[in-house]
Amino acid sequence: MPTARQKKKPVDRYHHGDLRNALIAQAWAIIDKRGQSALSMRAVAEALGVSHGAPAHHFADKDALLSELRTQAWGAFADALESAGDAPDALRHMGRAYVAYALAHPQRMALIFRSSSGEQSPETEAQSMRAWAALSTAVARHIGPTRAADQRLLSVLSVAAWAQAHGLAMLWTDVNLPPGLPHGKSAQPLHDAALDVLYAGMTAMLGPASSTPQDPPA
Amino acid sequence: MPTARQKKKPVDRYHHGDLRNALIAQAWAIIDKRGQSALSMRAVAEALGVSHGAPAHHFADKDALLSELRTQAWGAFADALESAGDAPDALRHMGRAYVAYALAHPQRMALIFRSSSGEQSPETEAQSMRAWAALSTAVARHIGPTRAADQRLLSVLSVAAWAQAHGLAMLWTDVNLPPGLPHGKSAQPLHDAALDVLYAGMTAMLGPASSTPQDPPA
DNA sequence: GAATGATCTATACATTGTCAAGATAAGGGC
DNA sequence: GCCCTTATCTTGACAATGTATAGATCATTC
Repeated sequence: MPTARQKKKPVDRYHHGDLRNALIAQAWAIIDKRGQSALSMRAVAEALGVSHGAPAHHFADKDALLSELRTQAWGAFADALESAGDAPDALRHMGRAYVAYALAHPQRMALIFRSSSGEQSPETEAQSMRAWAALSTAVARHIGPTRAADQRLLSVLSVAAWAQAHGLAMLWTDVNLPPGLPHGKSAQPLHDAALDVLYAGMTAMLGPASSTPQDPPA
Repeated sequence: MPTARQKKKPVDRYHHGDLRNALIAQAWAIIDKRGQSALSMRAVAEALGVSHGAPAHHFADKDALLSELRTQAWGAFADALESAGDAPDALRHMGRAYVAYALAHPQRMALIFRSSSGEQSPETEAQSMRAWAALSTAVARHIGPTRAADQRLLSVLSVAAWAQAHGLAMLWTDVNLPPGLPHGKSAQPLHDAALDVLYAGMTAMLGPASSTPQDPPA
């Protein structure tokens, strides 16, 4: 067995073997540990024991790498929202999932929402649309198919739900906030209550028979 | 009159005269025109016809300049919110003012909320606290002094209002969004309606006698 | 086994932030 | 009025970073 440790240590070889994925993994390691500002092409290459010119063959420039990272972050975020969509009381659950993801992965949230990318790649858009679709679907289920047929109503409520969750999520991760504004982990029950204010608004706006989960197909 | 144009063109002098303010003004010009990523110390200095080392005597480093810009942006933002607080139906007016500021000054909004500053200066915090106080005060007036005495209730509603406005504001300026999510100027009526969902929630949560503007002092 | 293409190294250059040393101007004390 | 101190500005330099180019090395295919 001449090649017993191919997967474990493909170092000391001229060709890395899987440099592209290794670059991505290393980039995540740096971002999660020291933040996006610490991410540099050269640092990633050096950490992998590779020359600083090597990444160019897998990512045309730094933006290309960031775009790939963003796509992955959006994908994981969309996964989290979709999982929450399975639960009963899906909409409320999803709002909490949105905020919880921000708490669990502040660096990825910053990568998604706080970095100026100019233009998103189609791959990134595909993942972000999954997230939006998950929320929109949850809202539609929440208000029932009859009301959900009203596109404008569905849009208004979906935008309201997204904005509320997004605003709260930013309170978790944002450092540039008024000191008096409650944020951080200790404010979690407060934020849950704030989410409920919006849901109360939806219910009030729709009248008593709002949360009918299923209607017979017309 | 030997010095007829002191204010207009203090160039060609070894000492600029008011370099610090000139640096700030030039930095704003660059940010508003080409975005924060185009802002460099050297670009600012060059635009003013000054050597690249000159700014160091007025701002220790780039963060110091950005901190000053952030303070000014927060100040203008707080002004906008405070002005909205004078109107009747102040809370709703303030929510719209929050979003309107983001639309009018996307670059400044990004500077406030999207730049990682590590730590805010006391001057910046003072301005941001003005903004938070304006919103919190508007919520307190909206629900009346009796209910506002409940600190937790006041916090929940204020956080909810801030988050909703902030989330909508980010929809204006953020470029990294799901394509299906309505944003931009054309979505303004939609966003107004989304704000109203939250206010409906407040009203519903507080019961029928919620919007009493003034109570006699107990 | 040789040719071809993919991958990686080494070098170089421009941009940017930052520092240090010296030049210039402004203001105060004699 | 003149000199000394201080603030301000210039010049030059350096390190970090992104990026381009030329050449070396390996893998794959014919």
